[in-house]
Amino acid sequence: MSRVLVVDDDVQLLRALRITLRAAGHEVVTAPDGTTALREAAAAHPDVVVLDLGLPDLDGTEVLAGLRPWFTGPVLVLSARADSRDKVDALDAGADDYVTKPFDMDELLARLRAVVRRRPDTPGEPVVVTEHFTVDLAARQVTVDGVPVRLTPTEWALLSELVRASGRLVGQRQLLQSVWGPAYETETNYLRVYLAQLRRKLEPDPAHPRYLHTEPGMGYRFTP
Amino acid sequence: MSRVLVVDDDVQLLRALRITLRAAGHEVVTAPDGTTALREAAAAHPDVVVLDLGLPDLDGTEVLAGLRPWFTGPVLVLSARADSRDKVDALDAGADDYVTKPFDMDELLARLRAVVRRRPDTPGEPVVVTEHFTVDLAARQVTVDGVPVRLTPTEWALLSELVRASGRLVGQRQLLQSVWGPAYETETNYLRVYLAQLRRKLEPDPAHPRYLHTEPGMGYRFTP
DNA sequence: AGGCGTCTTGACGGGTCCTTGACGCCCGCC
DNA sequence: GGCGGGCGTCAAGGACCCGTCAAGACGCCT
Repeated sequence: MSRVLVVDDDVQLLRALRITLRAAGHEVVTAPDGTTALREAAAAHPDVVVLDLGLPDLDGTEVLAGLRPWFTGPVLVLSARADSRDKVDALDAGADDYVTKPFDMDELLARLRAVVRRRPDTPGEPVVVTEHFTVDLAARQVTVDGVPVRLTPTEWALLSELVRASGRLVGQRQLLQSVWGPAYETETNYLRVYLAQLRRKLEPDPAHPRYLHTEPGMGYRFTP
Repeated sequence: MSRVLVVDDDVQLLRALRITLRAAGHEVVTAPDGTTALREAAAAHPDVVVLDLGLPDLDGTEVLAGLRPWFTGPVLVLSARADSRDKVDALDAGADDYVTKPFDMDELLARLRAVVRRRPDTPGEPVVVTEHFTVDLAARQVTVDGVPVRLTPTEWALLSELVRASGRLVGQRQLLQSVWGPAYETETNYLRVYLAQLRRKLEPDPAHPRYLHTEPGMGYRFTP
């Protein structure tokens, strides 16, 4: 699911966290102290850091300060100290959440989920660019030679389905099902009509498609 | 700094929160129960919601569920229940943080800062300028050719939703949900009526919109 | 209570989009 | 060489959606 760097000097807890996080589908990297934590963070490029404040070498806030200038992902702080002053300091130092030991494992996982959830920071590239046109999935806009082109809802549904599978072949049954619904699996007519419309709007030479290819008997393929 | 919607039925606490948040530089909107909370959230467009789970009318998780489909900002949950099961449920329902009562006010503020920090929702300029009119999201003001224009609350909610998504297409369902609430998803009539009003007030030639474009069957798009 | 502005609701005309059928072409197969 | 299936193209009908207008309902302020 995502790569987690766990920083803690308690070997017992580290073991437990590693097992639990693995079971939850995460990739786990561990560090027993602050210096290795900083090194591992730079080397392993984790998506999220779970950081204990009580470390043998460095103070936890120092680790946080060393992390924050370049690490943009969420940091979840663990600490035995329940004083709200400590919480405020850690949160203002850049922590995204603060959990006091002892903690419930399910709660930690939930907080981890919450903190990771709002981080689709690099959700791949939501815009596909070719030599002749661009498709912006997020903005729902297509431009050909820089000028916006209007697509009808069906045209858009079909195109986005193909673009999302960029390079891969999409079976006609799958296309029909996802655009028109399960009851239209056999209406291959629709595909021919709408593929033609898309080609007319997007392809430089609609008669000889360069991007929207037909695989006879199987389906269609968008090649960037 | 940012607009906070505080939902709590405890008048005492509400007062305290309002004062503290104001002092911290926030704009505060309050709601004493779930239904007004949902209405206020749609009307006031808060940047962040502080939500007590113990409400007189609706269950807090219901409010959360009503909020989440369209409200993208952070939600900080307050609760008297410290059971980690409740925390997990709330966090997985879309809450960004969970604070148990009684809580330290400084800690709440710090958690609020942490949770807001993550949201570069309207990065930089909260004012959109076109050749014919300007929209100031923060000041809630629209000027056409330099003269201020009065917008009704609904008109403003609709316009700000479109302007916030500047360039991106906003589905009619999403618009209806965020302006009128989840129960109005099918009332596409409203969109037609209010889009016409906005065009009449903003567009140089309302019959041929230059900024507020219609994408038939899908939604509307504001293009600067 | 009255008046005003705002929101809701309904109806209508015009335009767009989806559906559907027919036709010709190309290819592989008999 | 003839044949059939799959594909591309075109056009027309009808359903759906949008813009527009106006009247009624509602809440708020005076």
